[in-house]
Amino acid sequence: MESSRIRETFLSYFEGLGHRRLPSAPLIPQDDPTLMFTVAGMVPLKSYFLGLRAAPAPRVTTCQKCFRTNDIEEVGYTPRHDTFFEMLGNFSLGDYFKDDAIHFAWELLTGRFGLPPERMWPSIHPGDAEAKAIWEDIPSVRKNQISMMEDNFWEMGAGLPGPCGYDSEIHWDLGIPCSCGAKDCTPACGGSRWIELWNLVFMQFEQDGKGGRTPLPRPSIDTGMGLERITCVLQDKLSIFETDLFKPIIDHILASSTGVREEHAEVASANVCADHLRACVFLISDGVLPGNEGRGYVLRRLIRRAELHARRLGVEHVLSEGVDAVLDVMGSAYPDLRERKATIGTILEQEESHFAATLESGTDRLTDIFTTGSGTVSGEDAFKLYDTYGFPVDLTVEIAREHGWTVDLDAFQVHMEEQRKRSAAGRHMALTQERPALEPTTFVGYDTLEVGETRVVYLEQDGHPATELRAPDTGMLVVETTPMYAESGGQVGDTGTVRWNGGEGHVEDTVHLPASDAIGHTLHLASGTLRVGDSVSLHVDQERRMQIARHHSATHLLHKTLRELFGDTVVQRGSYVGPDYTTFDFSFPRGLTDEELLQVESRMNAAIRDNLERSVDLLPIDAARSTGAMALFGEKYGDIVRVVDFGGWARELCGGTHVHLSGDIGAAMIVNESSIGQGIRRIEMVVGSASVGRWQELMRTTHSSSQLLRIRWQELPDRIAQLQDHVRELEKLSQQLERQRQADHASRNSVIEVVGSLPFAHLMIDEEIEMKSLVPVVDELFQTGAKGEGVALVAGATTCTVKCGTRAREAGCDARTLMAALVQAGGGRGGGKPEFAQGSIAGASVHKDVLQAIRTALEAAQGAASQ
RNA sequence: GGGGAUAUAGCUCAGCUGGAAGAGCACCUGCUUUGCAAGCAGGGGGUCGGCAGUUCGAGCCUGCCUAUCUCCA
Repeated sequence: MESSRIRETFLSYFEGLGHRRLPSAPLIPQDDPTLMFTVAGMVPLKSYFLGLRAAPAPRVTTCQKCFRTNDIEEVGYTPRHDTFFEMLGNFSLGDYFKDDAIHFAWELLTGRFGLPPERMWPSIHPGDAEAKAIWEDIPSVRKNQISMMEDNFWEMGAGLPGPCGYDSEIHWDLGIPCSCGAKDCTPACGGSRWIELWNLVFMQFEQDGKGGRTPLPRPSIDTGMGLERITCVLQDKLSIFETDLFKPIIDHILASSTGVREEHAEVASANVCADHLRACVFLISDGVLPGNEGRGYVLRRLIRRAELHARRLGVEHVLSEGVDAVLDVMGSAYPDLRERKATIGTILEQEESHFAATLESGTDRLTDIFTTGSGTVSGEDAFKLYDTYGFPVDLTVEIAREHGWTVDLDAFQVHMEEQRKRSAAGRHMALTQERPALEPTTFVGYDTLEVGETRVVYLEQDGHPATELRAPDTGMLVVETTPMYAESGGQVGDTGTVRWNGGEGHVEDTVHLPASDAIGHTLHLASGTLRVGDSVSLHVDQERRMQIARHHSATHLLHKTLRELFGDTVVQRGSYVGPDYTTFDFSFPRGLTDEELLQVESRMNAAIRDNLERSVDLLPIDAARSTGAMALFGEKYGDIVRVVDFGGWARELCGGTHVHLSGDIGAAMIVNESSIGQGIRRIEMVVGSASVGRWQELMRTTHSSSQLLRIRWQELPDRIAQLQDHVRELEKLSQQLERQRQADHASRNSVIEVVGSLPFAHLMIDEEIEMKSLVPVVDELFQTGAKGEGVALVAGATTCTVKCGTRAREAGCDARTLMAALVQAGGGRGGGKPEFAQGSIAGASVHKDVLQAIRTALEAAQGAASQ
């Protein structure tokens, strides 16, 4: 049976049993900040299980994309480990329980899939008599087929508070000799003979985290069967990599090989590449981008691992060239992949070349190490290459071997271990939420900017629930219905006013509260007291909201314009939309030229003048995509999405607020274009009243500049260039004159005497002179007065320099010791090199003392040297 | 979240124990040439990532930021 049919059979089987089929949620958990990725089928349903949200149906079935890297080292080398997988599941949200769950599963496996009962071995927790009885009642299950396993217990996290319960697994008997060696072995031995096929979780207790458990009022069911594993069983293979989910991808990879470098690694490496390739395609499609922290870093590492394995196979660009192969297998089940194909390919390509650059610079560093000639790359060097420059150890070893060198891998491991310890020391857990479950807030702000009367459902102060807020407190307000837009999709939250009987306050920000559909207002009370249950009215700051809407609509037009001019390589990477300006980040390999920016600006303003009418459609997500709307990354897979359209030209999925006609935007001005990271550019733009302010400012400056120069503003650039030239000439002249003046000064006021056998030239200037100007003077004096061999001293009021010639140094003088004597007499500090020293003195009044001190020091130095 | 590294001219990078900011490429001017990275001479261009501190003096030392790279979790 083909994998696509297996997927469909599962889902329609449970649909037939009254389950609502939900689409797979993205790999990025939408409102669970504790999780990096969707690691299990139930993750998107977690808030339903926890009762934070009303469930869409009591019975649900999904085929959920999942991703985890816990066993990444095993992937490719074992028959069943993978990072990206699809989890088939049926869920009861307080509806049916153990009895149905077990029977549904058994019936599907033995009936629809026609698998022989004698090869499927259930396991249960020893304490779960209920499940034991249910299994024993099924005629096709032999009693000795049921095994007891202590670890058939499920909880959200070890010992964490929350729902928990026993679970029951169904294991497939491969019928091959078990690695444990025993003839009568059971799934409990965990040997290679068994595949964990399906896990049925019975959520029946609530644990408090201190060891206590109470029964849940409405027990639930959460089951999961990996599509890869059931496919493996149904296609009678020993490894998931042999199934139709992986085989075509692996074949494609091997076909593009130019010669396998390491024979024995061939199979495993091809498996790794295929697995990682699938994962990368899905991660990128769900909005993860390669980066150096969090999810982005996981993706980057995945890409690099794949590239390294591809090297062994002699395959280049294994990822960007392999996207099509993944689409052939998965495209029909996940149509959105096809839509993002070009983007996915581009991102993988960029990352591949980025990695190539890393490898190249690492190779250079390694080559430097070889010049030391010790024959062994130390563990420290190997670690530094890896830790700091990202150069894989495997490659260090390989290249070293080619040079006939070895690598101290033991020492390397020691360093790695230290690194792990350091990281573990700095780790701590996220704090827990004490906010109660909140009903979704109704948002009416698309159509109105005021709500005349609504009820306060929740208040919070300093992060704790409160029953009332008193002026001048600031706290969090949640109401039943609000016109205020909560920060989302780059658009900032609204501000506004809240009024009630006996008081009013100002809303400073509006946000979505995590893990709920409630909207929170940051409220600063100006007067009165506000209590839970009070009736209030809310008014959005109108002009501010209008400006935000103008900027948001302008951002859509900009996005469309960029794609029109530069094609699909332009992909939105983020944006900020506020009242004063908007920024739009997008992937693009280079900076835009001034001409291109003007072109973009012109095209945008033309679209604004076309006065395109805005329309909003509420559509199911698939329908929205099929109309060609630009789907951004990371949007929620709700049933219905908003499509914002300007005149049929720029269509985007968007939850933000917009103007009615593009003409409402006013004029758009691109203010700046810059790089914000590898392959990402940012355009900053102002529209509406912000652009008016901007050009008025520009006009004012231009006007006053041209008035200052008494020329027409068009002549400004030429005139400024002319002035710059002029200033430059004058500066040169002035420098020349200054040098001349000082030379004159020096020749008139400098004194040349002979101390011991050395010429000693000095010039004491009463003015304040900065060190920089002193230096050329002392140079000059040294050459002329001290004949380039004696000692020269030049001092300003607080600065001084001493220069010591070769003959002087041979005679025992050192600019540093002279300076030391000088500063001691002159009340300052200083130092330098033997031939040249600089320092400070207290003022012109100490010049006499300083001179005397130097003479003494000069004599002493010569005396000491001659003895 | 915790480490390591980097940030100097438009680009690629030097810069020693703290003591007058450099090279190559690119650019401009002139000359010489006009066959594949042309040559010669001259020239312009720098808040040494930002902010504090230590010091007579900081590109260099210390602390805190920011950005990028990288490893661990």
